[in-house]
Amino acid sequence: MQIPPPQSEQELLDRCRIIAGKTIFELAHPFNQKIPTTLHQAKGWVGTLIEWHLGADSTNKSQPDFSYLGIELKTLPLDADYRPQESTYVCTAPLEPSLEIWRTSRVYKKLAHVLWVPIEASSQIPIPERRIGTPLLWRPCPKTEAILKQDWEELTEILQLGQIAKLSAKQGFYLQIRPKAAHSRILTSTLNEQGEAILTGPKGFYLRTLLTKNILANHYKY
DNA sequence: AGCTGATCATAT
DNA sequence: ATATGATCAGCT
Repeated sequence: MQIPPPQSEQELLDRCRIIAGKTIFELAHPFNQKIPTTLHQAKGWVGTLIEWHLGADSTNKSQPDFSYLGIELKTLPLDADYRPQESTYVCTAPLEPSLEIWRTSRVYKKLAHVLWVPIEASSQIPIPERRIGTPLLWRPCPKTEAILKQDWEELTEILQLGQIAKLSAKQGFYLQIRPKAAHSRILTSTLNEQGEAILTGPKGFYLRTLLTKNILANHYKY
């Protein structure tokens, strides 16, 4: 079973309407997928399943999931109160010298246009019974972008100055930097503040749930 | 209970 | 090792 990429935003939204309200059980069936009992060893499984249903074409590529539309797909795990329960991985953080500015950055490119797909993720709900919410096509408003830009510039400056030792996940209002690797023994080379080669774990940009909670609150008013 | 640091699978 | 897809789990 293969689904071609959507040719318009409307076609993408039409497909979203089809999966909204369905369970993981219903979505796994047409792809003959065995549903994992836990996501412990299948952390990206649900996201991949949604990609298949919506026709994402850039799986395993450094491009938006829907390359023709320039739209990035992100699942949004919801807790029992239907609020985001996990942060959202964006992309790797550059430990090498970079000429990026905000608008040319990988973070901006990823976040410029996102399809958020809310999914029930409370551990109280067995995986097959978890339901898909109504997906939301989103662009950062000017106020939100300004905050992301400031976060990105502060964090990027620290990295570019080689001050990785003073970097922690506590920095950043919406955007933060955390480890991103299979495990903590994986090391990559970078330069410290004195320009000396040192080893450090790979890092990634993540969105705090504060942002995704705000996005949902602003779009699903009652 | 929320957050930070650590970790899991797969493809290239 | 790096990219994709993310969640786990110990500590505060």
